[in-house]
Amino acid sequence: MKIPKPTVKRLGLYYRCLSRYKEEGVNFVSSQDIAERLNIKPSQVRKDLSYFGNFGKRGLGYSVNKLLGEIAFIIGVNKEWNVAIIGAGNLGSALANYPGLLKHKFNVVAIFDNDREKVGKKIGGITVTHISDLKEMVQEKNIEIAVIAVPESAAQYVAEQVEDSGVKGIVNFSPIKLRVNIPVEDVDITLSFETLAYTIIMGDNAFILEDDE
Amino acid sequence: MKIPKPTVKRLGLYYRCLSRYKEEGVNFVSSQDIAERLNIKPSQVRKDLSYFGNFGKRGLGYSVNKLLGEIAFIIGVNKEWNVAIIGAGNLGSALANYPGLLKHKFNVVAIFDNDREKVGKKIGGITVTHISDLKEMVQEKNIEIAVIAVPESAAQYVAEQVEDSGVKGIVNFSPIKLRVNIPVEDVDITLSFETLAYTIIMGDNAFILEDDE
DNA sequence: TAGATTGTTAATCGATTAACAATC
DNA sequence: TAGATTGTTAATCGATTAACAATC
Repeated sequence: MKIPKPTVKRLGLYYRCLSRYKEEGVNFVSSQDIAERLNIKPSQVRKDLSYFGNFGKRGLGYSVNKLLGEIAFIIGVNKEWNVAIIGAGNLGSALANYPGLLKHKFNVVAIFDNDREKVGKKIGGITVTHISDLKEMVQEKNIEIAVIAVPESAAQYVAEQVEDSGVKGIVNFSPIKLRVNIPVEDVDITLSFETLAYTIIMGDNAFILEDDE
Repeated sequence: MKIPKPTVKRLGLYYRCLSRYKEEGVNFVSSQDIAERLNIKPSQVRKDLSYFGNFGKRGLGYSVNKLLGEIAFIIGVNKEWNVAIIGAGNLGSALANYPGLLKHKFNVVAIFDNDREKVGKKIGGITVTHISDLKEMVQEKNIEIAVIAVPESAAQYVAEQVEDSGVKGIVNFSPIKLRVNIPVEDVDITLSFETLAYTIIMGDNAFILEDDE
């Protein structure tokens, strides 16, 4: 069965939402409860979950603990991922210390840069390695995910190095479309600002233009 | 006429793509050229542009300069935006120096934090201000966009302060759904990692599960 | 003119939502 | 049992794509 990409994205949101319910000591939640917190429709929650199994009890809702476990299994929360950050600039440094990654299953185990000045320095407890040692380190440290946080001009070249090194996927913070044969997840920060700007300009007419525009 | 949200997102991509063509000295491009670089279909490029006008010449394609101008007008590239960053941690600091914003139309003019230790220090040439002065600074510096780069636990509270201050839109780096009545653009870094992880796990069967799963 | 490429329509594809029988 | 809520179907909505007449 084909799982819609938006469903996969929402699985992560469900997981976080349920974690909060657990913290709050809630044992059972309905699709309505989840939907309200996430600003979506209850039928969407039920449909998303139904791709993977029957996790709820009619009349009762979902056991927070059970559903957490099921989703954890689906999105592979139990697995640990070793991550390399390429680019020891401001963004790369911030990501190396990013609590959202640290407290989850993503362990930053290496930082690379091509600047000999930066090599050997420590960022968030990790020594910066020269990019020429990428492949070696990937094998040695069993790195599966690479983060591209280098300037636009270097991004494609770096991506090819990464692909060649045996890394399995890329989180790409550069604004270009990478041409590689491994999965890439784009985080386009500038584009988010531009989209917001457009939305603000359009005001209440967001995404609506008059015929004569 | 209603403009699909994905179309708005792509407008920013077209703009960048055309900027590169201009740098390369190219004067005319076809929808096919653009589509190839962006890994989308030519008919999508044409359809997206057709929401806003007839910018091309049949048989010839689009004038790079003219189309750049048209898109700049649509997405409001000519307007300058004053941006405040809330949260002077690693991520906030990185964003204050982020080249992708600096070289575009987004000027970071203020950084806020609630930590008295940080207030008064300089980040990327900007002095950190205490969050209690938010409203005052927003008026004074004409700030229209706020970036939320604070811990999850503070995000909703900060968002309400931001809304109250008169800011027009939020770029939200926290992992929660903000409940405010101004436009919000979410940048969910952790979710991008999770989605990538899922895609890697699924391998060639990405987003496909067998019936018996 | 002949070749190329647009702008636009109609068909297809994919995702969301409402509705409701099943059932706890 | 009566009330609540699931799981699933079918309807709707929205976005992408192919196809092609218009035309540079």
